[in-house]
Amino acid sequence: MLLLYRNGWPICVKRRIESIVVKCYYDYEQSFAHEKQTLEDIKQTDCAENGVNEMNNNSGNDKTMTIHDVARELGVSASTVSRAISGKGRIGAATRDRILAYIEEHGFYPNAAAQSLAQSRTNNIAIILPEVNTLVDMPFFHTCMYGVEEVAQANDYDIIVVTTNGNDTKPLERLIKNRKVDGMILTRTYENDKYVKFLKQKQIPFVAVGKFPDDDVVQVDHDNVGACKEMVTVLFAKGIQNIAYLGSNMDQMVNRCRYQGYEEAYRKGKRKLNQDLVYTDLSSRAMVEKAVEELKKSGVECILCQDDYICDEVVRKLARMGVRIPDQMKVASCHYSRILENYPVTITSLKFNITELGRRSCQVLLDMIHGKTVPDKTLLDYEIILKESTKG
Amino acid sequence: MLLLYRNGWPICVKRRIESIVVKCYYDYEQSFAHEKQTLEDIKQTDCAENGVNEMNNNSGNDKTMTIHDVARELGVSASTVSRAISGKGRIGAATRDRILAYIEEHGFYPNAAAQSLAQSRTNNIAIILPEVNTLVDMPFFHTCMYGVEEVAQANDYDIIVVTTNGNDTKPLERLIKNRKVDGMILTRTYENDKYVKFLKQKQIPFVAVGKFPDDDVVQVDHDNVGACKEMVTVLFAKGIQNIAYLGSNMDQMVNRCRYQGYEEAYRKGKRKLNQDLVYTDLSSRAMVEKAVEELKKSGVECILCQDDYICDEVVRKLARMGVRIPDQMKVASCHYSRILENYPVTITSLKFNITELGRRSCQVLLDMIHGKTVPDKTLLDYEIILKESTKG
DNA sequence: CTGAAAGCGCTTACAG
DNA sequence: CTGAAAGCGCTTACAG
Repeated sequence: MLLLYRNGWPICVKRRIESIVVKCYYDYEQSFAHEKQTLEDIKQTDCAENGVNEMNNNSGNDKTMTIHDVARELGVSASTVSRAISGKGRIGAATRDRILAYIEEHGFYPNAAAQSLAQSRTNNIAIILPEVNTLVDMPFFHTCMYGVEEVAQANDYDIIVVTTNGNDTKPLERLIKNRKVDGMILTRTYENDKYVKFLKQKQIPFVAVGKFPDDDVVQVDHDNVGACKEMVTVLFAKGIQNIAYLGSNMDQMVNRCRYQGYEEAYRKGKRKLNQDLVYTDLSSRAMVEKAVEELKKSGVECILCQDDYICDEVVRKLARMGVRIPDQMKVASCHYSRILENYPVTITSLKFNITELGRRSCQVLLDMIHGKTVPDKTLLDYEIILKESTKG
Repeated sequence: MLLLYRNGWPICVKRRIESIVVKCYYDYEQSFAHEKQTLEDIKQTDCAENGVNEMNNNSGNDKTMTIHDVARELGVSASTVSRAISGKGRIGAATRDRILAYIEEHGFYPNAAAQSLAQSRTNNIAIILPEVNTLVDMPFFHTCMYGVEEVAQANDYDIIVVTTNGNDTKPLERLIKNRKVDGMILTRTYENDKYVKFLKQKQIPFVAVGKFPDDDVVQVDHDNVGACKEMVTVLFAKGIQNIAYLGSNMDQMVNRCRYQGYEEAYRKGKRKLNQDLVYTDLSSRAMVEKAVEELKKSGVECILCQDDYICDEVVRKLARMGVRIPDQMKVASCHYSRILENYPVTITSLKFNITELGRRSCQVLLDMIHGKTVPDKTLLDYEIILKESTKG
């Protein structure tokens, strides 16, 4: 630790210039009362400035430096330092650079709470996660969160994560009324979403990940309808005559969209959709298995699965039945994840970039917060990955 | 919207009593300059108080109420309101209850930034997540995060999530120096952890999830050593003569612990550990498969897998080899997750409660933040789940 | 038990 | 281009 000497006494300059604190280096018992001095004194002591620099520099536990400290060191006012940091207001280039250099060198970070209070903005956004615990759902939200975090981080925002049961609005209310966040991202919305209503009423900037029926809600989603439509169209083009659809829960918007795309492809191809080939309420493994058995008997050529959770069960069931993919049954999934990587046969699927979904959601939210106009709906791209499972 | 009338004019009381703002209800064009009035005026207007109450009550977008607003409404000082809310300092029970009731009724929440600034505490903690994208790792961190969030939430703390590459300390540094968090939870630590070093130096309260070699780091973990030791001991007790061990990465502390438990059980049982039965560097599926083949030839009775990712591959490989579990080979895993649910045969495994791990970590951190003394190491319980895969 | 006042560390009109 | 001062909305000794 570098010491600062005055009149032969070791002293340590802390915090505010008005309170020079004498520290116990040696001769602890002696009185250092005479060391009290004013700003003027210090300014006239040529060694002082260097001393202070060094102190702030190498002490891991230095008491928080403030904007005033750097102002004093540099002989400017706090206002000027503030301007240099924020880039707002007129400031001389030379002054700015000098201040910025000092700040960089000494690792000064402004107190977030003080900034918040003065500017009524927190540089925090909340991301609302549902309580999920299935291996299919978890990766989606986790990956999405990563994307959000990445963009937030890059813009000097932090994300506050709150998990909810989809019903209790208290946690959101607290966050908003406490002014802890500038905006919110809802990662799952429901038909009649309480949170959406609440946030609209509070006039808080927020975006919904996924499709939402309400038009005045800013949403970011993959083009599930278009993707499924194209997937089915491609399969038709490959000469497949009929394609069955296996889905689980039509309450969730994403599932609706996928089924809708499937339907539209049939219409577009001017083919008749046989409702016997459609299952949209498979809520258990047993039901999936039964469906697969029925479909095999019906002689359908291809099974399109709403997601890879269902696809996983379909593939396993077919294996147990001794049905070879793709020779005896073709299979495709509307969603790719690593679950699909563990089969002997590779699976044709749609591929969505979930991280990108998170990134874009965050970007849109930040734009809203900063008062830019944003598109009501942002639709992200998809890939169709054709693999062995639909070959032939 | 309830209107407040004065002299026959509709007016709307906003925010601070000093700035009565006239709103455009009707007769918009007329000048309302004469409506400007002072605090005193309002106090003498008997209808005023009710008016204000109603306004704050039913307007979704009322400008933030402050402690002064409620103080004024109740005829007390801001200090008193603060005391009622915080519960600190002496305050009359009657006054307190009156204030609390008012606050409850009008949904007043104190501004978090102002509280932060005044008290130098944020009521935020950070949870540091590694960048992972495997189906095995993701659920762990996600589930752990849920646990942390649950306890944080219950204590009126919010969690700021930051994902890191394990190397760059800038994000942590920003969070700390900006004073955005009161403490941190590291969900994955490495042998020579940069973050740990950094946090120790900064003297920030933090806890490490999982075992960490350094003794002066507060850690919360499952008793992996004890659990594996007991698992192996139980298997021995069931009459199994030799047990192979399949693991992947000895860099991670958790894997070390599990292997250590395995070893200790051998020692405790006074059995000779044949190193041919031990694989601790299986970094690919091919290597696992080769190991399984070798072990089958060696005539070993049981395979203990470091985690269910390895177990998954073992089970599949055995199936492909036509080896029946448990008749021809017994299998157990040192970690249970839903991955293990999809087999025709149920798998014996250790079961750790990851959510609880998160909860406890958070609890310990909060205790540290609040200046309580906490145990250096908190070891959580485990369950041994005996299933078909080791029967007989 | 309660209130007036100073302070937390920034920002931002305002005046020069 | 720069500084002094007021303000953001709380908390907390201090005095009564």
